[in-house]
Amino acid sequence: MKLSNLIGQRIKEVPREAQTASHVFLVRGGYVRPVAAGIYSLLPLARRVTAKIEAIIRREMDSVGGQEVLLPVVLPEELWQESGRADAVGPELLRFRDRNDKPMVLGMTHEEAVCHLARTEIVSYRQLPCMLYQIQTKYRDEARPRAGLIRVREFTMKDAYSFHGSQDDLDDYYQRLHDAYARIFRQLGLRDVISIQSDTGMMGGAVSHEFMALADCGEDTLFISPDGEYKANREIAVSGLQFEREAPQPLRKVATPGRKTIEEVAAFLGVGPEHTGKAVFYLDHEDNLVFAMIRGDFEVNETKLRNYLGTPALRLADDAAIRACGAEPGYASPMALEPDKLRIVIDHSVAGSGNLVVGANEPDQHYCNFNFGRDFEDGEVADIATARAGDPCPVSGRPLQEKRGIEVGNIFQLGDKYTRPMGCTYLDRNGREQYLIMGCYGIGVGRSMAAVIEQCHDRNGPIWPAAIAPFQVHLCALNNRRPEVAAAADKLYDELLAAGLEVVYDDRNEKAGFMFNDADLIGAPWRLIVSPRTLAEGQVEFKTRDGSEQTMLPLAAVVNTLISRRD
RNA sequence: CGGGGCGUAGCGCAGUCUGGUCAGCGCGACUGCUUUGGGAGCAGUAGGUCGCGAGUUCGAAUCUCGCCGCCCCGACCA
Repeated sequence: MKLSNLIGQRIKEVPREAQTASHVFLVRGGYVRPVAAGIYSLLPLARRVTAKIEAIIRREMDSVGGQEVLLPVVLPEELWQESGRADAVGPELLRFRDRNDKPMVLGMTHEEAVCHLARTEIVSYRQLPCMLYQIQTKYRDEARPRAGLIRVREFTMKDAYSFHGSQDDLDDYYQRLHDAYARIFRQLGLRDVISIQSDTGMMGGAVSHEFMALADCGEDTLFISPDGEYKANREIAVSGLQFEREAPQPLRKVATPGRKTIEEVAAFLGVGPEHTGKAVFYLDHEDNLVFAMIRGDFEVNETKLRNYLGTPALRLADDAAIRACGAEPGYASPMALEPDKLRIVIDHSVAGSGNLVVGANEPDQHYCNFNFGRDFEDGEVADIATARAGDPCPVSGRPLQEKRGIEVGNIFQLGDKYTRPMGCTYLDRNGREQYLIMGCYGIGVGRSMAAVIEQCHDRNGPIWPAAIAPFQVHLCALNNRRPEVAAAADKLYDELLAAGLEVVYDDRNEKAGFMFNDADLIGAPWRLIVSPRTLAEGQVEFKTRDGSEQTMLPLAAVVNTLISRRD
């Protein structure tokens, strides 16, 4: 490719909307262009990178027996009615009607579509296990796209679906996919990709892992034990903190005028927040009131609470809803609630601690020395606390470290969540009809590309790992108006191409600095520079993008040197 | 969905408060000449319904109202 022909202008100035490294360089380097919020066109450079990522993924999926398919982007909503997700998912599922007024959706994931296929094509245990995968466009109408390709509405995803005759078989296959994922991300050049326990969310199922590329701009917060014994998303991470109950003191009401927040109350009474209890009220998807109580130094983990309650949605209750159950906002207490009007969930931190300051359920009053079990015993005790950095690991007891990560892939054990409602059955060896056991496995292609940039860049642009670089070699002809430079560079370009190397050739009549900055933005691993200066010695300058090497090569030896380094 | 910010040429911005030579600057693009090792110089050219729509006014990029879009934080997120 001659740079004079490449579509995708490099731009010097940082677009105002770009904040993260990958976003900045993808736009500045001419890889992507925004079309609408969270919707991007991929230009040739980006497409070359994603094609390589896809090839790596494809090879690994094939190696574990995957069969590639291509399912539709546009699906009849009735398929989603069958699975029950038409009602379960919110506005992120884009719905519309076709010309015959038939309800349709844009696929945001393809469990329904693959089940539609599987229920007619997989009929016998002899066909199992079976894994189908595709690399295809997804659409999710995200409320807030952000950070370039990190979080988008339209994106390319590899999604795979496996079918099994038993949970044991799924367990085995799940581990094989877990290993395949580790190989894929290693080949992409991502460092620090770790698999962590995660919430299964709307996908359902019992077991899931997320593959996180560690990066400061990542959207997810992870807790990791320093010994690697425990790795979990904050959404589900468990704190190993042990609670101690001191001897209960008599319950005592104290005036706390105007003090509503934990900070205000704790400061007013001269105690630490760990000696207080926090009351949080939620409404679930059916507007049922939920009272969650947690120690003041913790935060309620809404994912945990949602999972515990089995509700798909929670939102904070307004004051009117709180008063409706007899509680006083800001001074709410578990005592004197009306248990038949709401569900009460007590965190272990409250159940395990004694002598807490809690609301007295009337304005400007709190109780000291609240003890769960003595002063109040209704409600369900559960883990609804958000783990904190420094809390002990629940496995090893070492202090948990907090990291940020980009979720580049995930794997789920779905069981029969989809196969049962959608009637995906097969005949087992006894001729009995059984529901297929299912797993699903996703990798975000564009997000992976962005994650690589987040991890591999300098101030001038991406430093692509060779495996996914848009080009292997960036050839610059400095001062190419001189016939000998142009001739030598043209010849070298042809020879490199003939040798099977991927070359971008800067054949423009530009200043050196201009060319070098473009080369940095394109980020090819190797740079070759032909100039009057090098040609005077019969040489070409060779330089690696990461700056680790810079040397002169005899003109005649360039091609063979690069070939031997590539292989 | 809540909070904040922003929409003026492909990109980055000034101009808006205080209505009237304010349709401007830099980069980029195009032509020519010079230059050639980290985003060169000179000369010239093209490019904008000032997000959209109403309204106020003799006059609106500028004031008012409504709408749309985009970005950031939060909520949400298989």
